[in-house]
Amino acid sequence: MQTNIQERIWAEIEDAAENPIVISHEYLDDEQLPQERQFEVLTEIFNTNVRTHEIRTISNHFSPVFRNGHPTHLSVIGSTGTGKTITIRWFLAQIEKFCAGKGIPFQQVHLDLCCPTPCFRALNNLACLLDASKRYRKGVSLEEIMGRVEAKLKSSDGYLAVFVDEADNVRTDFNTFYQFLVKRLPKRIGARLVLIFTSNRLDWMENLDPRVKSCLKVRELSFKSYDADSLKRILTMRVKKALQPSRIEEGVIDKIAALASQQHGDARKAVNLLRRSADLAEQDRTAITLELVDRAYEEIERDKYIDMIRSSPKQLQAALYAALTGKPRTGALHTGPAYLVYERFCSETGLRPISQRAFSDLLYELDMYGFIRARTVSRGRYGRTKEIRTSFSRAIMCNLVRTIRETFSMPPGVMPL
DNA sequence: TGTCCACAGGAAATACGGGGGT
DNA sequence: ACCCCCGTATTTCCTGTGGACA
Repeated sequence: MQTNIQERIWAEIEDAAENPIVISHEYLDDEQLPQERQFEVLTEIFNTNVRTHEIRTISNHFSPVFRNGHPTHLSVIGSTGTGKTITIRWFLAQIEKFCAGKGIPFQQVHLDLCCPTPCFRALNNLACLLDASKRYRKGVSLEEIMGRVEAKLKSSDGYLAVFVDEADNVRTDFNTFYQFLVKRLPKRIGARLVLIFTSNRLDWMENLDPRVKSCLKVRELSFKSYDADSLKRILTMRVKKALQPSRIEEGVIDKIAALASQQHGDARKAVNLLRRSADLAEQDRTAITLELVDRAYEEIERDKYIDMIRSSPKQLQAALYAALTGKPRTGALHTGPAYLVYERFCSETGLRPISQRAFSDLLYELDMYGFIRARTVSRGRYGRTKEIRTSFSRAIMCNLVRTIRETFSMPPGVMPL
């Protein structure tokens, strides 16, 4: 009996090893792919007429570098997954190479503000990238950091390209940061400064202090979402590199491209869907079929919320727990009763409860992330409050509740109706 | 028509933690 | 050891408010 099982396992492993669908995983996940490989893939994709217009615009923009001129700054707008970041990085790498060939000093740094960052940290990161300062968490004045950056670059020459990725993510002192970058820094360093911003908000510069804004001469370039056709080329490229082409049913690429372009035109999500489908196919020992794409799509949707809540702060998890398990007496759940549930949850788990005011903000945050819909309504003499509703299926809701109970190491418990 | 509910949500105050300089 | 600086989270205090109800 035992050998029987062992043999079967071994046979499974051999079978899976002999007939893999995925030949190289890293081409389905850019995180695993070293930068050079990423650039190679990108070069190939650009060669199939994807983003031709954008590349041409950026090239034009930077052409003054080779005529001893000074390009203005560049602001790139486009939603997530349109390839802003990788395209700019690719392009700057190319320019760097050309400049090296022609003996033009060209330095570039990539300041990635992928999550909301206070002015201080953004400046500190910049200083670190320029090797002008060590990393501080707190405790140093802004002036000090600015001074170090300036001192470092005082005697630089040629060009300095500062790529501020997700430029609208500077949270506090938004203006201080950009005043430094736009007005102050160019005057105090040797090299000619070229700023490149990306953002997914069209109006991100509207919040700028008018004095800074008037100083900031930018060319705007927008990256439109990928259409199904471009996505298809991108996917075809990935398939060629990563998968066994004979194991893909006809129409799969079309379907993934169609699904992704309908949604947001996000290439990352399209590739992710491809990978998920391939994983399912390997599990089932089948080819990648249209049905599997559907299944993978559903799984991604389901896991999205679980992953999100798992990586959220405890207080937010507790608030979601209250919002999901609080029983409305009639209609929707309101802030007050939800807060009572939250308080009970806190006393059960030993979490320090926060005030109702702060709790209300958490509900708002949950709404932003799409976990709940919290609408403020007036109920006449019964006061103003938020109406909390969820749109999850029961299965996802149970999953979420279980996940939260797990992170607080509570027994699984019974899901209230 | 006025009252009053049960909060919303803004602003300021406070607490806290981390870090530098002396 | 002490004080100062900085950022973040939270509390405290406050004014505002849409509409059911008398």
